[in-house]
Amino acid sequence: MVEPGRRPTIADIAREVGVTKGAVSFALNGRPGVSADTRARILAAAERLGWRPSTVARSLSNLRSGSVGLVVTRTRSLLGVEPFYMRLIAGLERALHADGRSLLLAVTEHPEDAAEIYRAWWSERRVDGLVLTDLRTGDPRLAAVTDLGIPAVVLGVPGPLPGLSAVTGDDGPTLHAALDHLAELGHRWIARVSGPSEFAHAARRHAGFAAAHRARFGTEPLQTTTRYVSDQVLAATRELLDHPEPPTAIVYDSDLMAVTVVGSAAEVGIRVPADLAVLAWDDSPLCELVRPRVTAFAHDIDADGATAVSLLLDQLATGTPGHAALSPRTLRIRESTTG
Amino acid sequence: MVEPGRRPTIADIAREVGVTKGAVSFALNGRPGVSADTRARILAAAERLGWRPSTVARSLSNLRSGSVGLVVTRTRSLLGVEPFYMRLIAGLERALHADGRSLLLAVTEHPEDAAEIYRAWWSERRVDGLVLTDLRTGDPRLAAVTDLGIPAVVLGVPGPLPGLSAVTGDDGPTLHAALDHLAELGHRWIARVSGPSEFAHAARRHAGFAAAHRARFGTEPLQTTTRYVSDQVLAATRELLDHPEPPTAIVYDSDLMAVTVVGSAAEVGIRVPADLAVLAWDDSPLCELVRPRVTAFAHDIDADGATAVSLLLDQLATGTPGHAALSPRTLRIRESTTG
DNA sequence: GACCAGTGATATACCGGTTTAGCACAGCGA
DNA sequence: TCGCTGTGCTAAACCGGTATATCACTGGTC
Repeated sequence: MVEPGRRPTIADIAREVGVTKGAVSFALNGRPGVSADTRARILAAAERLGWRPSTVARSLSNLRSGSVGLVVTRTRSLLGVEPFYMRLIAGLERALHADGRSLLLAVTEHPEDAAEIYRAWWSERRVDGLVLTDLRTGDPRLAAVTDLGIPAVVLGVPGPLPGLSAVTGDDGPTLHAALDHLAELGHRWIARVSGPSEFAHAARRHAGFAAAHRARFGTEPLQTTTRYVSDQVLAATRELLDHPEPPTAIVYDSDLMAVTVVGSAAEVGIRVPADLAVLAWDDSPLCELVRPRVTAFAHDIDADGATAVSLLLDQLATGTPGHAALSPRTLRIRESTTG
Repeated sequence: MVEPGRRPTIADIAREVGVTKGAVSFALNGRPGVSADTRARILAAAERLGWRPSTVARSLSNLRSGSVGLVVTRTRSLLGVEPFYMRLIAGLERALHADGRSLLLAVTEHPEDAAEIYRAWWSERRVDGLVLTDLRTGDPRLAAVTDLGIPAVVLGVPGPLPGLSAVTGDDGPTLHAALDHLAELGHRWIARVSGPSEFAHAARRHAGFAAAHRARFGTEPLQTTTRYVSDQVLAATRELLDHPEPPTAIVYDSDLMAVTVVGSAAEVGIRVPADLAVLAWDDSPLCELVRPRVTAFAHDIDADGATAVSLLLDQLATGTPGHAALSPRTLRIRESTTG
């Protein structure tokens, strides 16, 4: 019998059944080397004692932790509004849980701290792999991960990266679709408010948007860059509207930006969409919270999270990184463009 | 020398310095049993080799995992808007990180699943303790945690619970402050829209609000219960306003509810606050996103998270649960009540 | 009857730490 | 000189699994 309070180990099972730990391990892991009869008795004993494997012990002998790490690198204030991360976390966790793994989470403000956490997690053997997102230009995390050889998957990059798995996506079609939608509504002079240029995706979209606008309308569009903070977004918008030839529509780099502008449009004396059509890059419930509701490009974060996890697990199993595509973005047309 | 790619272990350090693993362990953990000189040489070697303790190995011999678990029990759709959880996670993680621990996270829809995850985590020795929040009435998680004797801290309960640490808070003062604020503005007939009654705090506030309203105005207030979903919140609001004597103000159980109502007030033909003053229980950036901005009771989620963590760590160290108070709620007056 | 292959188990090492028992030796007092 | 105590270290067990080498035994083949 196992004394109460202590949790049963395979040694307890072995004693119960009258075999060795090795035999128990084989039986519980469903591998050959034990007779069907013994296997059944071992499984029964495990069941009866309420045995569960100690992940810690298993990890030590596997040299694998069973966890995947995510460091959310955002200011605390932004985390309070930006729905993206919570949804990504939920998506990742769901996929990991299905594989019996778990998600280790940290929150920092700076990418340098994130790189430091990666180093610590890796050398302390807390994680088997990492999920990276929101890459900055010259992101120190990338160097840390490749230097240490940590298996990792990067979410939302334009193309493959050496040694890393990646969920890639091309912003081109989305940018064209945005301009198509606005052109159909009669817009010919469309500006863009970009997130901080330190974000790699913001920089990419800058070039992509200019190209798409040139192709569609033959002109070089106005673009401005701002932090995600409310007053800066408003200032950036005002700056664009104060232009001698103000744009009739603005594409914002995030749902939060667009929602902020729509929320305070009346105060600034802008009517949306009469004076200004507003379109958001990411969709979220926020877009349905304000009036007019915000037209946005939705994508399936759950699916992207699941894709990332499956690539990472493949890489952990095979040793070679893989690639897959981000879920396509679909335009959710709402009143901030159509009235 | 350590072969490249392999991460150094205390055995490597021991070999370098010419002592045994035991001596290295003593030196690195700053305990007596090694001379100052040997200790210095060991620390230098550890530094030089870039040694970091394997948390897995340490856990196995400690029988402690170094992680604390949180299961977020909310529907996926709600996680996309409700800012509370992301802020709580950030707060908990910050406090845990400061103690060298980490946060293990899972996401489920039902409390029963959460209880099952607790069981699994505990028997697999993945966590040392748990953080519980958003207790339901008759919550199966409570039974699971106490049955298994898992150290845990509960966030947001009215009073101590046997065997568990708790961060407690009394809604009374907040409810009175809400009514005071509205009474000052001339309101005498105030209703409340409650979150689902399965949530223990919703049920408590129901009774508390009725008592406060009776004490303040001598009348029994209208109260209705709804899910957090947008159309149901609107329906609940409409129901209250269709009352023969419609209330002039409504207190909503969450920021999301209040923001939803303010967002779509115009469509329903309500002017806020002229026809209806709106007050939200929780504050969040959402309240500043819509117009008019929503008056709300703010509390310091970061601080509450830190309190919870410190209680839990104390309990892990001493074996006895502790108690502390939630951070006080402060009224953030905005235009949804004052115009 | 000797040889061989396959089966089903045991014994044991191992993962990387922590911890305990024990040992060699120095310093000190009587 | 003997005994005693404390210091500084070694050796080895241990945590709970996994993995490998080995062995006894059975049955089939030539």
